[in-house]
Amino acid sequence: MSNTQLNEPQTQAVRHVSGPLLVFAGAGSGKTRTITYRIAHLLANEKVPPYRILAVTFTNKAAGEMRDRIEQLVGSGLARDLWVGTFHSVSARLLRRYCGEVGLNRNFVIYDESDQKALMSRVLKSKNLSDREYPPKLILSRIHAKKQEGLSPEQVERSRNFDTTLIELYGLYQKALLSSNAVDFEDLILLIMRLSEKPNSVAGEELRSRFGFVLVDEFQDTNSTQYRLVKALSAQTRNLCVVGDDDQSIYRWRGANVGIIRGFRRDFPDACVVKLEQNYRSSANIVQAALSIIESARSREPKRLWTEQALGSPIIVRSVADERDEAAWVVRTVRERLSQQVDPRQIAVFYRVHAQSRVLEEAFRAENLPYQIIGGTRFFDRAEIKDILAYLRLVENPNSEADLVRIINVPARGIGKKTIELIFDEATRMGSSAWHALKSSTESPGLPTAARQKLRQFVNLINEWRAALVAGNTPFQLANRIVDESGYRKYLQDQDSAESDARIGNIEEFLGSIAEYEDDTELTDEKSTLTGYLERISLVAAPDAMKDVPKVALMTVHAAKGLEFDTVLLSGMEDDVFPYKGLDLGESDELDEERRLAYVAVTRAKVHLSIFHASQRTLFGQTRYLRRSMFLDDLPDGIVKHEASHQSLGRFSNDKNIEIESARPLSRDRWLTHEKSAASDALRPGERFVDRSAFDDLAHSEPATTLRRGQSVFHARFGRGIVENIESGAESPMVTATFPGFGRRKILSRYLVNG
DNA sequence: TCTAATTGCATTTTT
DNA sequence: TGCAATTAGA
Repeated sequence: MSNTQLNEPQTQAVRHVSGPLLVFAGAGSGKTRTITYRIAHLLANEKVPPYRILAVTFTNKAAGEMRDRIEQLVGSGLARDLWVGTFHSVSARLLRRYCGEVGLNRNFVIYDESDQKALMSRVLKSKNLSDREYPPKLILSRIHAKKQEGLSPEQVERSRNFDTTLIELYGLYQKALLSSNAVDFEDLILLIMRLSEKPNSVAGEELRSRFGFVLVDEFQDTNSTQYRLVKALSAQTRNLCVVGDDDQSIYRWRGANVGIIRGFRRDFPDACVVKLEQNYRSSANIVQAALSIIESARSREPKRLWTEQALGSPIIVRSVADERDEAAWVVRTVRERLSQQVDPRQIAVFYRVHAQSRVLEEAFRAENLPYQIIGGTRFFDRAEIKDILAYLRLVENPNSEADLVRIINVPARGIGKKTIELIFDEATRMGSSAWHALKSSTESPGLPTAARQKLRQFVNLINEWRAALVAGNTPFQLANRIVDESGYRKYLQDQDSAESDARIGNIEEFLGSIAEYEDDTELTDEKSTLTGYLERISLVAAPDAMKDVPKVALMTVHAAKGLEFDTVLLSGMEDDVFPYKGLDLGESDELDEERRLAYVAVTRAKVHLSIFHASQRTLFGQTRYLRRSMFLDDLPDGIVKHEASHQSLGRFSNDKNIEIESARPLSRDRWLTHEKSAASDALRPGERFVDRSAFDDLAHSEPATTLRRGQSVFHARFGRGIVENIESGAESPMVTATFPGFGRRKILSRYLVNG
């Protein structure tokens, strides 16, 4: 393997073999290249067996990219046995192996926020605490903070916002998780960390000696528990390599602690420290802009990004009237870049908060520019998907309380509130799982016969599916049975509304994704198991990232980390928006983090950077006058071109007539996922329009057909109808229309065509 | 049990 | 402003 493609410090990081290594990798400094070359070097030149190397990332995307690129260097044979994954997936994999040590069963399930909330609500009920006084979300966030510090309920000390009740709740919550045979995201790491640190234990020894080399990416984002984990896992050889950039630490609010990367040398005084400071991504002007912003930070590791690239075009700072004016200018700038032959997928629009996206989105739609929104609600967060998933998880692990409480009466099967309460209270009292209490309740004389009957039916239902699972039903077969036999499909069909139609569609899509999983696993190695599938979707966000479609990306700055674009349009650069208000800006740590966020935004741009600030903005229903962001004051005059638009550009059309052309779903994940299914689903005529959104058609896009009252439309099921009313809906405009023979119906406009 | 109405709430969200 | 989540009502 030749290292000629690496610069001096990169080579140093690659060649370093034993002992701790700390790499400060500036934005655009070839970090991924360095990491992958380093691993390739260990494999090929140092002959380290692949299974002895562990590389940890924070996102699945980063893990996937890393594995792919290593594979390109050393071939799939060696790469396959590497341990490459996120903190969570690696921990989950280890925890399946050592679950017995912590009282879990092999088929434990992983609880997401809503599961956690459901469980906490149950805990509160059992303690007769009102969730008004103790909001589950707040309590959980406080508990998670402690878990991220590695503290058990016993270790937590009483403090102002962690009183005795909270400590008790933390303990009860953990107990409830255990009896549910479930873990939350924090547990995955915490439990393995504890095992790895455990002296004189078989598991501990095994874990500490399992890996010869440990590598951590985005090290600035680690929390205390994660740090302790990788320290323990590399304890035997001390070959711990951490790579990160404290200037890009933007997840403090999630427990990330910049102090860890900054203090690494204190913990490992013999660490070799390498700084990658040459930027290969951006023009010199952009690098300068980024530097001038970050250098005002109160505290940071000293380093200086530099580049050999030309100055490039100046940073455009455009002053606009308000958010609509801003959107109009954003769109105009995008058009300009497109006309200069810039690929739309090389253009991105950033904002500080999601709430800013709506106006931008409207402008893109009105102008018929192809765009995609990154982030937002996820497919698997939809209620109907979560319901089916809860059934599946219950089949896998009937002890799961959060799942049981979710679907015991969904669809309604006459199991009333009081019955449910009784069962769960009984479980708490007995210290047993809810499933156990449910089973004994079918015999309980304390319940009316009718109730017992219903409960028994429910138990039988679950048991039948469990038998089917044991008999070898695949996840897909099982899910199909559940959708039908639980009565869920019928329940939705009976509702017969626009929403329920959409839900059925989502479920079909969900079933499709299970089939896809089965095909995937078949192609690779293992057989597809329900455990595997559930773990995968617990730890992988479905539309994990940007689709590689020719569309302009709209996203929060947080979502932009790790990406790069030819052209970046940064919107809402005003004080109180960015840096965000409501932060205690006297707290220099918080302001520093906002500053780093701005640094991340700027360093995403390769060639062209436009920054927008409005003098007036309506956000959360409040209109306010705003000053341009203090961060803009840091930009030196020489690299900036200020543009003020005193007469505003005018507004994009906001006609009450909704254009069918733009009536495609607004919601982010729909947008991301429905292309795939559109072709195969004849029941969705509206989706025919999807093709037209392709960038190729931009130049000659056809005039939009409009939807207005009194107009005739066609629906696949109801046939021809007349539009009576149009309202904006969450997904796409909601149309009320009368269909002869079917009466008045509310339909999402994407299910309609002009007729 | 389902719907409508009301209330309260709103950074960022890798898993 | 826009929504989701709870609550009241039929």
